[in-house]
Amino acid sequence: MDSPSDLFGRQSSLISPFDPHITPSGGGHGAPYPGANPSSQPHYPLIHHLLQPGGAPMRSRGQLHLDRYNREEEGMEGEKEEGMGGRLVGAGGKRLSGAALVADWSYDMMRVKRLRLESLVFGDGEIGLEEEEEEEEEKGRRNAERGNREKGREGRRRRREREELKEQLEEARGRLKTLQEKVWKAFGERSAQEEEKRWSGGEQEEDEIDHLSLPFIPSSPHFQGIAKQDRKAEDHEKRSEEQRNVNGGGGGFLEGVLKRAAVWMGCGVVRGEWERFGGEQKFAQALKQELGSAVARVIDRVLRLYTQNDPLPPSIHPSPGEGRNAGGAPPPHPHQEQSEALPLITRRPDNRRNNLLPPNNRTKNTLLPPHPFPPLCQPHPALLPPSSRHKDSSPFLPPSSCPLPIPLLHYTMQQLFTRSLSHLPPLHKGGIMNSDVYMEGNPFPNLLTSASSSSHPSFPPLAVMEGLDRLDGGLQHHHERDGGMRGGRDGGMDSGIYLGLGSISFFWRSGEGLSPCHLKKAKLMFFYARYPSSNTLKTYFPDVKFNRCVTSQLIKWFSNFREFFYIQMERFARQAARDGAPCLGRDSRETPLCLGRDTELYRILNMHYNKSNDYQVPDRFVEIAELALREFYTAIQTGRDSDPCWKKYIYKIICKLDSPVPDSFRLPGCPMG
DNA sequence: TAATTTCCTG
DNA sequence: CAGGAAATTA
Repeated sequence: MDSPSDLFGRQSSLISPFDPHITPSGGGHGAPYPGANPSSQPHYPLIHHLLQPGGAPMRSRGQLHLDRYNREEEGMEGEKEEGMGGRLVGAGGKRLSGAALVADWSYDMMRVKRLRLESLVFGDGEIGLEEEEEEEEEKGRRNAERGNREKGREGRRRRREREELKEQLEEARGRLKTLQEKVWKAFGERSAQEEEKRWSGGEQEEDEIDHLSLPFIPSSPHFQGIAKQDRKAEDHEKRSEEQRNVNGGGGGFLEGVLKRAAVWMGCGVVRGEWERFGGEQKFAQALKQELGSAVARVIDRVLRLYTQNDPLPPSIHPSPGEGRNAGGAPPPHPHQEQSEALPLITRRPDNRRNNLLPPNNRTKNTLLPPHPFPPLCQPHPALLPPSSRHKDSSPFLPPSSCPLPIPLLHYTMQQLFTRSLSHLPPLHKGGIMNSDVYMEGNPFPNLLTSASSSSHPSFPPLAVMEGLDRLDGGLQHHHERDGGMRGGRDGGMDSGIYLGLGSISFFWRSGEGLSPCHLKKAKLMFFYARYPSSNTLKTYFPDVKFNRCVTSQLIKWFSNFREFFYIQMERFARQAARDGAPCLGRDSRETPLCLGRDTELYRILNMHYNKSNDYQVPDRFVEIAELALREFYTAIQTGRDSDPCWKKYIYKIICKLDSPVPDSFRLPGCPMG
């Protein structure tokens, strides 16, 4: 069973750029650069789901895929001559639809993969042939000397295999290139025209980013440009979508995905960066973003279906950062009390890092082994808390290479879900659906139950579950844990749903408690306060209904944070003392044990407390960490660590250094959105 | 005594 | 990160 974390982990490893010439780098135990190994296979994470001929999202286009697939089975040779994009133009010289083009793209991606596989299989087969030949030859000259000649032959054979593989790779690359050109021809021109047209039309809604559709837009100019275009396309689609029947269902959804995916592809090519920045990767990102938004739309549609007598207000499409918007005050929400009383209890394994990108201009630490920095993804500036909206909020962020962080996407979807479901009519226990069957296996526990089924439409689980994968073990486990944790509470609050859509999984549950979002917030709070009192915590988690259990859990979190913090400090202090290199940073000869932001220790801390790296680590925290490090170091050097309670002295110092937590943390939800 | 913190374990 | 035990604090 794939746990959600597995899925995320795998995804991250799947976003490797399809660049056979990628320079090997990093590759520590965490394998932060999945594509670093030149021999590793390229993967296509979400794309792959889409691209499978039978893959769920593409199912409606399965015909097209199957057609191509069969043709491929019939003869590869003709295919080769025809060229990759040969059929991008239809019979009448007419351009194929976006869907067809995307299908072509997917098909070609499959071809590339197949080529690789076949090359491997073929290579094996050839080895077998060669071996047979060798046997025959050997019969004729049993007594002849073999040693050196065989060695030479072996070498030649391997060279030949290598060359063939290389050729096939080149061929695949060429096909990709051809396809990219075709894509450009098909969409780049159109996109450029549309762009021109729209701009001449005087559209100025540049800042009105639809965060629902574009959960996170890296703030680099490159991505902003793409986002802008995508927004425009989306606006257009929205307009036409409104004219269509809302209940159109999956067809519209798929069209939307394909259409915007095409626009994204066009965007990349318009800027001539398709190849320069790794078109496949960008395409993967585009698709992922599209999937996110499309899924959100589908969810909204489904919900609209079941809440027709409780129509969703326009605010159903808020930005993920709602509540921490520019005004700072959470916008009034019709169901504010409800959504606050029913925060997310999404329990997700936390090992969801996606170290995908090598840092830019990463400086080597002389003392410590080179490690990549954590994932460097900036959410849209609007999503950043005021304190992190600096222009250099991500000092080592490569401008144009920022994959969509899966966890962030996940969070976005969670929040969308919470908002959407908060508009559902209240459903209570004891209704027609109240059975252990649903409680056990159905991912829609009590939410599906309704005491007042006559007044509210019951929430048909199967309908919603259609096309949605049920989440497996991991979340179920947490569900049970949560249930245990909430023993003695009002049963009515213990409701929630699990949802999974492909590899994007959701778990939503209403009820008071701490969610991963709260955990994230707590971690960020740790940057300011290492020893927050329970009262402090209560003021900074207004959306949490505190009771003894929740309070102790939150306190326990901070205890764990401290533990981790001090363990790292001690570890690095000991290492520095042992290695006699009291400089953790570069240029720190004059300032021993300087904790620069380019050090491994900083990276570890940042990774732990700011995993998605979307928050600017306060300088004060770095200073305090540095201080703690020095304290540990001197204690170790002076032998004070032989005292059993030597750490307490340090703890006392550190606990006095808490600084006030920014007001942005007083708002409910994650400070990042 | 309750709340909090640390230490240890899984 | 959670749970539990022990130590510490108010």
